[in-house]
Amino acid sequence: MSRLSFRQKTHLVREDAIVNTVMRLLAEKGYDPMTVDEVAADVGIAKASLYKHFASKEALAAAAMERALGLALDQVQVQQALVSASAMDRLKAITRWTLQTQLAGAMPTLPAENSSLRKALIAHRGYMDRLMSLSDSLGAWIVQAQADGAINRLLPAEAVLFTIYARACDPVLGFLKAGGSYSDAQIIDWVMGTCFDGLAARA
Amino acid sequence: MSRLSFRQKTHLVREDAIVNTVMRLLAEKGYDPMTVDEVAADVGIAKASLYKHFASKEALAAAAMERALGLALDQVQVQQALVSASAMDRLKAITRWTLQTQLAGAMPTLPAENSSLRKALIAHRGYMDRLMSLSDSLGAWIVQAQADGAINRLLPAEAVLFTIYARACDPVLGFLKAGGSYSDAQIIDWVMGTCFDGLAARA
DNA sequence: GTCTATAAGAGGATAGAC
DNA sequence: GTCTATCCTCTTATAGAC
Repeated sequence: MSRLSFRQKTHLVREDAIVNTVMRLLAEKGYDPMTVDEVAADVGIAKASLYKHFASKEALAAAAMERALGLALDQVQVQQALVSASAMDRLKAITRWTLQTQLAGAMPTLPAENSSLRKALIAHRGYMDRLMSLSDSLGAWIVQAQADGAINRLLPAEAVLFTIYARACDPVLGFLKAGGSYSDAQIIDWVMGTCFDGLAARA
Repeated sequence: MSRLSFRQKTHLVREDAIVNTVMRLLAEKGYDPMTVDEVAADVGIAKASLYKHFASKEALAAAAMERALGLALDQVQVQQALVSASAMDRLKAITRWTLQTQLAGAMPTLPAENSSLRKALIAHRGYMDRLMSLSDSLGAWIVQAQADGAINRLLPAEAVLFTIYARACDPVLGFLKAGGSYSDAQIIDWVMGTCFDGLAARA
């Protein structure tokens, strides 16, 4: 790792730029509407050059999703390091980070059941490994938070996990932002509130 | 309206079949992946015939979305007729209907900010009128439910409305269904719970 | 209005020179 | 590895006969 030729370094830097562009475009438009021409133009290289780095559009998207999960795992590490934080604190922190990232336009939309990407991602080991790792960490926190009495014990941990995952593509953020009347911080607080405390008034 | 020729009736019946097919395919695959060839094959007519009924793929989708909103407005009427129901009862009933419809595979996904459909729908009067009407009805219930102390008064009515709208495309339903371990009724109860009461345990 | 056949164009992927 | 130019498939949309 430590000894890379100039050529190897520029290669990595370019791939990094490509993946960042794909992450942003996936967040903006989604997989199907994003075109490879667009990616190439945005990065500033020819389309054929793109295909020297990634074998297909699916591989491109998989790399972007893999990086997005990597960023989420980084946040998990940050939370693990906070020894005084409760499981609930950690879950809320991760959820908040997810909302912030989506609102910043940097969260590629997770693949729904119907997406053409889904099967490609399932076949992509780097993506699946990170997804499993993330689910394991969050799952453990959820079980702990339920044991602590912080999260509703009647909900299966799976349902809680999916509900938190779904915040990564929650359209409510975009709707409220489009209205233009609210600050990002305000929007995030409201969505955090509805996620953890619901719409109903608390007693 | 009462005097229609045989020809006119078959025309309407056919258009009805087309729109129903589009609603289902939109729910299954979304707008971009759905092809006009597919729609024609499913209805059982030639593609060129489809274009005699609808001028474009966008018009096709707009008609389907318009019908979906019409079905939602029908539910609003049903709730309005229940004189003893509270505003909160009505909101929950509509939300539950939305979840059931989505789980049944009959709810075309609402257009996100980024969708290629969005501008076409905004230009489609029938769609926009119904959307306004629906938002007005739900908005009035939300304000009433807040006055009743049933819904959190700190949330803008707009945020509550969007949160309920978002249940029409909530991926959590599909995720839990894909697991295969839970009944539809169970899944809907959990999502209703997280929507109105949140993930956190109630005191 | 329905069909077959085809135009027109977008977009993913590749050939081959440098 | 990068480029230009091109291929090829898929998809929207239409022409024209019946």
